[in-house]
Amino acid sequence: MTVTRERRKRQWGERESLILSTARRLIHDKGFLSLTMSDLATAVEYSVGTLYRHFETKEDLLVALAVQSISQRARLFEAVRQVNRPSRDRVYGILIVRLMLAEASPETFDIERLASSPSIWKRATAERYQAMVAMEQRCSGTVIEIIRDALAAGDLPAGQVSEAEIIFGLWSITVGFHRLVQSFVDIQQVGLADAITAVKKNYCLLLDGYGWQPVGDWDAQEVEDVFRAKIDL
Amino acid sequence: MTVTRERRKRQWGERESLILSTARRLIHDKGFLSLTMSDLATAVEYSVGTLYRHFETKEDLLVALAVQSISQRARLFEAVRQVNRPSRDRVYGILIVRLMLAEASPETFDIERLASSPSIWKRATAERYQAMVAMEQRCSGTVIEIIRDALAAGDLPAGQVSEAEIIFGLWSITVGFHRLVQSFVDIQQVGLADAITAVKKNYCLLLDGYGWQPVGDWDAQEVEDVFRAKIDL
DNA sequence: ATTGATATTTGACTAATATTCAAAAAAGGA
DNA sequence: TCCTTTTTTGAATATTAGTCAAATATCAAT
Repeated sequence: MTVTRERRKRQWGERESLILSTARRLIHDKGFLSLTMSDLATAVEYSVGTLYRHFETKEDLLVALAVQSISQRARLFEAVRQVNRPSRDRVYGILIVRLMLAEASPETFDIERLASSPSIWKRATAERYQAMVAMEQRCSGTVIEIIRDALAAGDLPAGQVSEAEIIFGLWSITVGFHRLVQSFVDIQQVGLADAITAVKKNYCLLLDGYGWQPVGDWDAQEVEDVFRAKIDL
Repeated sequence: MTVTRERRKRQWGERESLILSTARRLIHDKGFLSLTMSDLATAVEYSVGTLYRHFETKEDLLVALAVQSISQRARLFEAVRQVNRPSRDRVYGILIVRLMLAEASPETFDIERLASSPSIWKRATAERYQAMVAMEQRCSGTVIEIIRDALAAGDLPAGQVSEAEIIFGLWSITVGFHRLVQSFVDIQQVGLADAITAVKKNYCLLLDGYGWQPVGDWDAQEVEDVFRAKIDL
């Protein structure tokens, strides 16, 4: 009865995780477009029908994968915010975490890019879409908190640039990086290492532009080392 | 013979334009995913078989649409570069042109975003893919020329930030804008007007960060008005 | 104008794959 | 052991990209 229901629920969750991680692996190997539901069914050793009890459509599955990645990111962003360091170090930590995630799971690029398109949302369930939006907001919310920490600490001059504008600028730089990596590296002249240097430099220039202290003698590399050591994916 | 061949070639081109503009309209109305080749065939009043004589796959058609948009952009970028104005005004003109294009043809967002994915390239013909890369390079090449104009005129300090890094930073801001507009406007809290303000402000902050003169008294709005008047889509 | 050759167009057909749902199997409870 | 309820299954359906043999149109030569 109750015991049974608990076990059932747990097993349901385990199976959902199995499906998601298997899908992630298949996408990593072959790309999202060549993932077929029946291949996935074979890989997890369940029937297609069972997959469709977890996910109403293939797009729904995609959004579920995005929710997983974004919530991992949200968790890490929160960890970054908690680190006992000046606010400028912590916003930079946000970038470092993004770079670490990009290194660790490149297939996330594809998944999130695809999942950020209205034609996908339309075919996903409302709950899952809302979960994704909520997770995104948890991420941007955490960055906003860091901005407020900075304002409170006097690291950031008030009134010059709005919170939303800062969020947009920093986020754009990373989106640009994702797109650059996914589209152009090893196809055009630019290499991955160059792209990483460029993203860091532009990010710092924006921080300087916002007047985010300390502007002058501040060692990006040292801060990066600190966060790489502290944050564990 | 020759006369005939000329006419044939012209008609072939006209039909290709018809197919592309019709596809663009259908995508604008319903999105790329719900564009079917047979709907398109009906709309242009030719058979599916004929469509497939112009475009080997649906992805090839998509890339062809991207080539159209990117080459329009390349043309406008070149026009901006030729305007008789200080270099800083002209890089800013690049942003203004992008905003104008975004206002005029929002469906281009979808098209270019989709077209910038390797899984699409794999299914397009090599020639069309190369045409797309070439057009992108014409765009970035023009911006690089403006950067060199700036270096030559002493508007930009040499050696601080590399050409590639500047290109990346400015381009990221606009990619971020595209993505924001397409995904989140009218779904999340931020409005289109706010997004436009944010993109302009961050773009200018980067220019300032690169040390692009004149940094101090420089009126973005006035420059925008000039380019909006001069440049005709 | 007629003809035969060549080029183009057509749309019914094939293939791939997401999604459904009736039947079968398993689990639960008496 | 048997009946009920829940879950799983995978063959069947639906959609749509892409093909190709047959039909149609074009053209140069007579």
